[in-house]
Amino acid sequence: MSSARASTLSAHERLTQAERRARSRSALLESAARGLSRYGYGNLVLEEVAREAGYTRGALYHQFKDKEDLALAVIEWVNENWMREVGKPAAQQADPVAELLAMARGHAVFCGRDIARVVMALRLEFAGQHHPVGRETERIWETGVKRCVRLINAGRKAGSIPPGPPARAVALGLLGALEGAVIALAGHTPHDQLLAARAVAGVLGIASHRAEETPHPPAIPPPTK
Amino acid sequence: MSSARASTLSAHERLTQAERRARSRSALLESAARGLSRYGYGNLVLEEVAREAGYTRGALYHQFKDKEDLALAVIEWVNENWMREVGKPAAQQADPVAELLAMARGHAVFCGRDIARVVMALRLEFAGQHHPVGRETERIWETGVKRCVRLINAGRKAGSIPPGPPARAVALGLLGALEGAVIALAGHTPHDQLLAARAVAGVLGIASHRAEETPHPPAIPPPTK
DNA sequence: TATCATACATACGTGCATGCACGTATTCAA
DNA sequence: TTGAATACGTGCATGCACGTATGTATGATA
Repeated sequence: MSSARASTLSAHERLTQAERRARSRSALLESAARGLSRYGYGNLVLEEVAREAGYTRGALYHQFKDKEDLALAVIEWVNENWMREVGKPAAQQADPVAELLAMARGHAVFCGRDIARVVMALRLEFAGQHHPVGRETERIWETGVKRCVRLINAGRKAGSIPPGPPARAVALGLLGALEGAVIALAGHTPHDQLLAARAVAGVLGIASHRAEETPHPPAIPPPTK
Repeated sequence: MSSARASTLSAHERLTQAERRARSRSALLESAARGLSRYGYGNLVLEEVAREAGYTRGALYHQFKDKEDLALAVIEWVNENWMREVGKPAAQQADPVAELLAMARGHAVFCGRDIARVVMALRLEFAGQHHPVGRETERIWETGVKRCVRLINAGRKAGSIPPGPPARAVALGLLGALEGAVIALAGHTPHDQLLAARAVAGVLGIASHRAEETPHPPAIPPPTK
């Protein structure tokens, strides 16, 4: 009887401990990502995070040391997804300009889900602070800036990007414009892709028609579920 | 003796009540603007706001009903300054494209002071909320969007802006890219002006060389002191 | 089946920021 | 000069959210 009960009950699918833990962790991470994206760190209420994931704060504090630890985990999680879905595909483009434009379009697609403004929101919230969360977002941001600087220098050497302000300033403007445009255009698919590419092309100072070509990224579904 | 004391003492300059009130209010508003720009609404601590202005929370609660009232006053204050220093000068340009580019450059100059990210920060913090502060920032943002839509339509009719996505989508992307670029480039003068103009030109889909011309806005000093 | 470990829920204490009541100092009005 | 009004400082109460301690249920181990 007890064996029959265990096999027929669809509610508890007889999960292993590790599976159970991983499932809870994923649900909490995704909920926290949405929350951070919407409310930022300070306004994020852990009670709501847990509730929206179907748990209580107890589960949350069992998986994460504290609020800060949770936020850091979310940042890492979002960054990994971004790298897989946007960063790596874009890196396969032939020339620097194509890679930067692919980044723009890919970022627009990536931000279609609402877990996107996390970095922007946290970067704004912790700008000039000495908080671990701020340092981590700053580190990720700096990685992106460095990548853009390399691509801009390469493009200028190749002649596909005209000279202009220092590469770092251009890179900052490029990423800032990209994030701002994508956030403002949240939900306005499919125009967000084109307009993000246009903004990037504009900051680079290249002819805008290169942004009009539409090499739709294959929209990789997030494997982390 | 008492008359001599009143004339020589530079500390209390024998202000009238209205002057006293206005001076305190200005100091508190400016301090609150910096705070909102840095920390956002939720993380803003009124004790710090008052202290940085040289007062205590008592003075603050005497001038403003509550935290919300203070934030609304700051938003109105910043918006008025923006209109005077950026919006009106830009409106004197001949064609729509020139006006949009002037807005971009003017906004970059305006954001040189650190009271600039207020709108962006609050818009992010209250996006999708039903909070009075959120509604007010949304209203101001919408005003800017509407203005851009008009200019884009006019430019398209005149042939200076090529056809493309719906004017509203372009306007959203334009303002988003502008704010994002300027925030990311905070402190990188004078390149911020050029890059902001480039981002705007790019989103519009116009030749970027129009952004390179440098009609430096005359840098109006804020008369509200 | 008995025991332990792990996942999760519940209850409590604590710190902090807001808002308000009240006290003090400065200006205006007679 | 004196009393009222206004500008501002100070102390207290409340609420909210975090972190932790404790209790309970489910999966692992023998």
